Amino acid sequence: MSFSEKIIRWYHDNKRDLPWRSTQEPYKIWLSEIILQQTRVAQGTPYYQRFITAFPTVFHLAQADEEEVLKLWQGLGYYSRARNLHAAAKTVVREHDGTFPQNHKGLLALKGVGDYTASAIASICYNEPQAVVDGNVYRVLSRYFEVEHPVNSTVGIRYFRQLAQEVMDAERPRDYNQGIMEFGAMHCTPKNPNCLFCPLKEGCVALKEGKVGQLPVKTKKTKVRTRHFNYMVPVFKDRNDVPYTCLVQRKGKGIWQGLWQFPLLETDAEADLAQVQHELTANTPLKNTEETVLFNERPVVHKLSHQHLHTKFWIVGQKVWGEHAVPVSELEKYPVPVLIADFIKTFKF
DNA sequence: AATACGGGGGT
DNA sequence: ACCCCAGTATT
Repeated sequence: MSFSEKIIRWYHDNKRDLPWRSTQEPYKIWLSEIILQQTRVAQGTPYYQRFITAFPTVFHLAQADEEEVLKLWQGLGYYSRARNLHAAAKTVVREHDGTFPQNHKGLLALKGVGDYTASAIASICYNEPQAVVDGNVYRVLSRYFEVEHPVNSTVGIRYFRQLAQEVMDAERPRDYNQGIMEFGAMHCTPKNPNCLFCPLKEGCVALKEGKVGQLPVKTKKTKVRTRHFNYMVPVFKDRNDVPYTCLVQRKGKGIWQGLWQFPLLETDAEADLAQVQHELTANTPLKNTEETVLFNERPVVHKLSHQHLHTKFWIVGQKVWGEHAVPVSELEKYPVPVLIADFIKTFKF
């Protein structure tokens, strides 16, 4: 039995019953694939369900406000995916009359759709023979064929793409592609792979050579940057004792584009009250400050994959209101980073 | 050819 | 603390 036959057979016997497995509608497959980029099935599944409920078709998604899309995406991370998702939906509606491109090349032209996602959609929806190469495929192929090229090098990427295309069952790309990914996710796992009961143990070179634990090879040390954030949380109560605060939208480059947050002072090192008060009078519209008190003595360390954000929240009492007022009761309408959402959950306005 | 881009879960 | 996750876009 060939490599691909074993994969397809294992998939038939072991595949999970996932929400997007019961359809071949391009819209739903595309949505699931964007959500699952760099995201585990367990984390992405509830988001997929909520998106399908809120936007049953690409027309619903295209007609939504970007804010609404970002709000539904809140907590998933890599927010450019949400903005590109929305842009691609508009493209499909405006330029393709609501019908998704029906081949790899056409799909690749959509924002947020790269080689992997185009291959996944083309094979799952149209059975087009384009091999997917994701983290699971790198792992399975590198072990079975003992490939030592780093999977994140230019040579490695090209090599694995070609190898994947060669070992794919060109007659059954739909089942083969999903099968090898599912096999990598469930059986040929990064840690403690189940080699003892592996259907591919006979031909696996890494197993034979005792190198399963050293493959795939990756060459990257993500150097983490430490940053110091000071959020100034305005608190104002009107005549009826209704609480207000203030949010501003993140724009330009960097993390959390399009999300909302409190006015921010970033410093080179941990800041003190004097620095924050200077910032308040110099560079913010917040005036008539009543008092400013530190909410958390120890900075909250919010960890992104590439940044550690040491964060202090300063509660800034306001007597009179300026602009950008947001009733506390409407905070939940705004898409915010998890760091901000966690603060809002714990702070009593 | 590198780097930026989130957040959660496993070890 | 480190690694990985159904990767893509931008430098």
